[in-house]
Amino acid sequence: MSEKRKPYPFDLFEPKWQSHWAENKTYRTPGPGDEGFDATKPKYYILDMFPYPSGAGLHVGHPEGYTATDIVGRYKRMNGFNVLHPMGWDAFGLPAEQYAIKTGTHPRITTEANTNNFRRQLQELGFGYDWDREINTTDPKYVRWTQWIFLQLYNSYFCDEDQKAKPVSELEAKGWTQQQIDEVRLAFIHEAPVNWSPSMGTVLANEEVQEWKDKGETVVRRPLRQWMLRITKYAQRLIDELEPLDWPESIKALQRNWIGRSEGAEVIFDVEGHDITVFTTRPDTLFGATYMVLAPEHPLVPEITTTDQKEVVETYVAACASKSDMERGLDKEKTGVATGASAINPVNGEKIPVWIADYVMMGYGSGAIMAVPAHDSRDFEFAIEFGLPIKAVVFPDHKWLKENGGHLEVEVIEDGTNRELTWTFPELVVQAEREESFQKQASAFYQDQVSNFATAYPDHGTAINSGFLEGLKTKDAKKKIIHWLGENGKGEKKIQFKLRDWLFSRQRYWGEPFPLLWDKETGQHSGVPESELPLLQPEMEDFKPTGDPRGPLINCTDWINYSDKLQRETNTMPQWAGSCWYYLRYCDPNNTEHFISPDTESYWGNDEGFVDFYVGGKEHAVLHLLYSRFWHKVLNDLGHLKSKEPFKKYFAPGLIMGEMEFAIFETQSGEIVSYKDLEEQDSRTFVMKRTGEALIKKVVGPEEVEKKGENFVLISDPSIRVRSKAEKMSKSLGNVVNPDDVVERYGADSLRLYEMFMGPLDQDKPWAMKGVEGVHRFLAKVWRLAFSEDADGGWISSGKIVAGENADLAKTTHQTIKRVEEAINSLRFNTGISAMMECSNAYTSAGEIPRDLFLTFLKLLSPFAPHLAEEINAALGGTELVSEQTWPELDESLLVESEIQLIVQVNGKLRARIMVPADISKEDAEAQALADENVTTHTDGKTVRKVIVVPGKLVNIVAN
RNA sequence: GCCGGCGUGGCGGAAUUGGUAGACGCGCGCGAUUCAAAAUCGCGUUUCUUCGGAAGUAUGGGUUCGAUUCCCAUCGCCGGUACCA
Repeated sequence: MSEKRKPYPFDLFEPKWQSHWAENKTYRTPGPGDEGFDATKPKYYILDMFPYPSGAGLHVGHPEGYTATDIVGRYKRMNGFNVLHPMGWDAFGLPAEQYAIKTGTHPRITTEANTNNFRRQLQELGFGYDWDREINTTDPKYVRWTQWIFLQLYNSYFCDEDQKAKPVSELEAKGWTQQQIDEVRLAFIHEAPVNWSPSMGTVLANEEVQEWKDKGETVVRRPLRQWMLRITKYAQRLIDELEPLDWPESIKALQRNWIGRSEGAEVIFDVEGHDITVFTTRPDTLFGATYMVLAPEHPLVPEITTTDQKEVVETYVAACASKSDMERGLDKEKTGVATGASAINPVNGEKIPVWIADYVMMGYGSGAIMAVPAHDSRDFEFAIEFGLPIKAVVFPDHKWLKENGGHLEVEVIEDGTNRELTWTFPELVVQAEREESFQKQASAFYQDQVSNFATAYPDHGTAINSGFLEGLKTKDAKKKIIHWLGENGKGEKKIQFKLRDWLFSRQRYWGEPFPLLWDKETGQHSGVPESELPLLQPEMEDFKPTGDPRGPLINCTDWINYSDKLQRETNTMPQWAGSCWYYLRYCDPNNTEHFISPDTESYWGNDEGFVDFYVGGKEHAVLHLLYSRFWHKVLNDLGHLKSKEPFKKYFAPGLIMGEMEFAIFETQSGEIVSYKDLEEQDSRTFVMKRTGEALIKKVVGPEEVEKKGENFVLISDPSIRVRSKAEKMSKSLGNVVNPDDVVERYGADSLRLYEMFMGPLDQDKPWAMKGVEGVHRFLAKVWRLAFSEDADGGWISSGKIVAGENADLAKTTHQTIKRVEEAINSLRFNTGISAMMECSNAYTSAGEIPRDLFLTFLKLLSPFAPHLAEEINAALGGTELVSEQTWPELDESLLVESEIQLIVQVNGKLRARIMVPADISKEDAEAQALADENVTTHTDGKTVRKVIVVPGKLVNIVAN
């Protein structure tokens, strides 16, 4: 193959510099206690989410965030910071084990091969990582501390009074029994319905179910004894302490949403002699509770069910048990059966029927609700379905009534058929506007006539039909009823969270074994001595799921039998365990005494949040980022860490989508039409919007574009899309871009620069190979400023870099310093690259470039395209690496203009641009503007009413 | 449904205390160079236009001398989440 000549020899110098940096440990960052550590420098800890080293290798999505942090890291380094910028491997995980099951290759072997490939790929992109700090979650030296941290959790409980974790030894000292202590540990055994995957032979966290189902695995509900972590105790703190962090608001919202805090009340109902507690966010609607619903799994269901209903209830419960939460969610049709029991509404003594229905979940609140069909859409639907009474107790607010024109649509059910009625009550609306105390009339009006709304009215309003709450606004009614409940021992204020405890055990081989022992006689569990850590998996050849919910390790009899009396726990930890704390270990990766030493912790961490800047995908917004925060807080509570939060600042890069494809069409009649002129009928047929002429669609790849279709010709005009929507990159769509290919064709600098130039970092954006060529051309232009081609095709000095000065170029260069700095500081790298492009265009036009300015420019370029910057710098006689030089200082005086352009508007429309001295007075500016020819043509015959002068910017003349 | 985000040329996107809309790049057109092509360089490129201008940042209003930017409403797209009581 005749290799096309490269526009600049990146293929030669990029590997050269990579080796140079590696051999000289250019990016090594000494920490406290290390040789060469300079404690006087400020520090900056910038972190990428470490990858799972999959067999597929690096995806173009990886270098997006990694380049961003690399640029910021290099910039900080050049500004005198000790920059900690490490990389490592989140190397436990299911794919390696699934692969082992299939092929018999030990996961350790697969993992090592994959890690080596990832490391090579990252090094070929020129990232300035300190590879001496590389960590791997599967490394026994790392596993040791993951297990150690687990033991901290195991040996702690959450003190509600102080809202923090404390050692269980404090409880022992108080004389608590082992059993009592086990009930409060942060790591505890719990038997509950879990997501069991028969195809993988393991349980999954709620958060993981969808991901694996999408990958084709099966997941069912099944009760099992599992290790859980008591993250729910931290729910409030996880919300509160999120607030001051410098995270994108959207990510904070995602976490808050996930934790799902609701304020309300618990109300106790008497059901056939049993107290049943319900949680409600609307205790003010208690008078409107017309029935009660229990989750089918509610423990009291068998006890309260009447003999008449026993059979239907049992059938229904059994049917629900076979369905997963997911299936229940998908089934929107309301189902349920009556238990035959009734509950007594504590507020008015009314007897209401008790039903069971799968729209009530056992996992949230108490698994029981009071149903207020008039004001809750789900209860409403259920009541309609089963003909239960609906009683309105909240009168809609004024706004709602007004917006509905004084009409309130209601629906009455008679003989099982629905009939729509509309009642008007203009007099009520008028009254509502005039008087505060219209509620009485409303109440009187509704008492007899309104039994059913057309829909539930779930918003706030005024209490009606509500005894002592009558006439109160919802907010006040809530307060009053909560007070009443408390006084009467019928309930209290309650804050409820959606967050569930974290299911922490997995039935896998390739994970950290739990460092726990079980007493074979008593069944009591205990931790292994710390001195025995790390506790590694035994060597095994067969990892197949056995169907035994205790996991594959159960087959290793030698390993599980710790002693005559004690047996090992056979579960392993989920992949999250290692990633929960890895950011700490980078600070002190080889410490054998501590997971992180207090010295390194103090130096590299911040009190407000340990890591200065964390960058990684928002798909981890509610999993990894929440789990890490939880572990960090526990370690902080127990005195092992000073900071309360792991990540002070966090940023999530957008997704890189697949490339879009383009074509325009020529119809049989010879007309050229674009995709926009076409309407898609189905996946194969287009219709011309204008004429209705049908075309058969053919999705084309770039090479096919010029081939003829059946009914039309495709012409290569990339301006019109065929694959008009950006889609996620995926194997099945065949739109995956391999970074290795891009590096091969355009070089690492081009890939880095392109990913930063694509658009705002946090936005999803489609890949475009033409765009890579664009930045590649820019880099080639920079190269040709310094080098020319000789007759033999070799590169020689261009002679354009000269001694001397050039005021215009100095100004341009310093403007570029400013713009690049601003771009890096605000993470808007695309604008910084634009600035450098403009600067290099100015250099090209000038022909000759003063050496000092060009060297300055190289410094600006170096965080983005470090190889090219080093190569040119060295060629120009630079003895010091650009990476190790200091960032250029901005000379503001060069930016000052003596003459500026003023914009002159007449009635807000641009009419003239005039050059004036920069320090022109307002009066002079006004006079000059009014005198301008282009202005007078628009002001002639009009009276100038007003003139606005914005110094240095514009003059706006208002005339009519 | 609820929560969050986003709507600017043929395309990716600039314009962050309200002040020149379309920087930079892609694509496209024309020209230079070349036997020719590639590469490179130069010029042009929002739309309409009676060549004077006019319109224009999803749509409709509002505030302002002036709005892509602020406010209200509507429409559309994307992400998260969902019988969470």
